[in-house]
Amino acid sequence: MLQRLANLRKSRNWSLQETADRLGIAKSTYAGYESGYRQPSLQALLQIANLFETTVDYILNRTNDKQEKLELVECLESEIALSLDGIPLTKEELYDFIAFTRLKRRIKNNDEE
Amino acid sequence: MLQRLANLRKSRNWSLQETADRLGIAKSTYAGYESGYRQPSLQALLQIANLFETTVDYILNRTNDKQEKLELVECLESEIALSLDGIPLTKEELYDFIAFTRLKRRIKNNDEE
DNA sequence: TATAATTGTTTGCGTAATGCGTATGAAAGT
DNA sequence: ACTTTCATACGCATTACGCAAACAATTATA
Repeated sequence: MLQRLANLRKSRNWSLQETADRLGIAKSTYAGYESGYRQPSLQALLQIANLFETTVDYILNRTNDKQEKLELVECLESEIALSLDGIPLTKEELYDFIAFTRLKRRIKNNDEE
Repeated sequence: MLQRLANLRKSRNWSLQETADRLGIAKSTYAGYESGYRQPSLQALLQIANLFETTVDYILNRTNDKQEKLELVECLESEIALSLDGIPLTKEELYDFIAFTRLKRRIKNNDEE
């Protein structure tokens, strides 16, 4: 399940020791992840994704997309600044769009059934 | 960490029991995930993401800590990726949003004059 | 070549966390 | 009032995590 870890690490020319040090865990612990002997805790998994600057889904082999995406729901909850035509996007504008797109997606899914 | 689970479930009008049944686990087990009392195994996590048709990153509330300002027009032109509910935002969805918001802003400006 | 240093692999063990059944409480339906 | 559904909490057996340490394998340095 975590076969991609070895590639992510080797592409950075890091040893198991160095990777473990960067994660703040024991070498044998991280080695266990790569070998499939053990599974990381969710906390460790998040730190690994941060370290390799990719998504958890990519690490778990759930997608081929390495790119991290900016989640709009997150933008609503926090103060991440989006702008359109140089004008800051209000929460209301974003909220309307989220509702709008969710509705559109639901309709699309229904049509396909 | 798994605060989004309750919303994902409730937006589908599922009970804890029904969700647990769909996942093939005990109700108390799934309830433990939502309450934060327990953490799912990676296998369970993947099944949950599949059930709710979203990403593991979204379920884990993983935030990319880029605090930079993002211009939506640039998102259209480049490959800066947005997502909604853990599902990648298509260019078409983003384009509709831009047109929609521009129109709304124009109407609002006219009203204020 | 010999030797040290670095890297990768595996094991044993103490501890912590999981997952289930079950019990309890709350809310809703008949 | 009574039953049914729903949500939450607890006890406990089992699993498996994370670490240190030992071991093997590769590379570096003299």
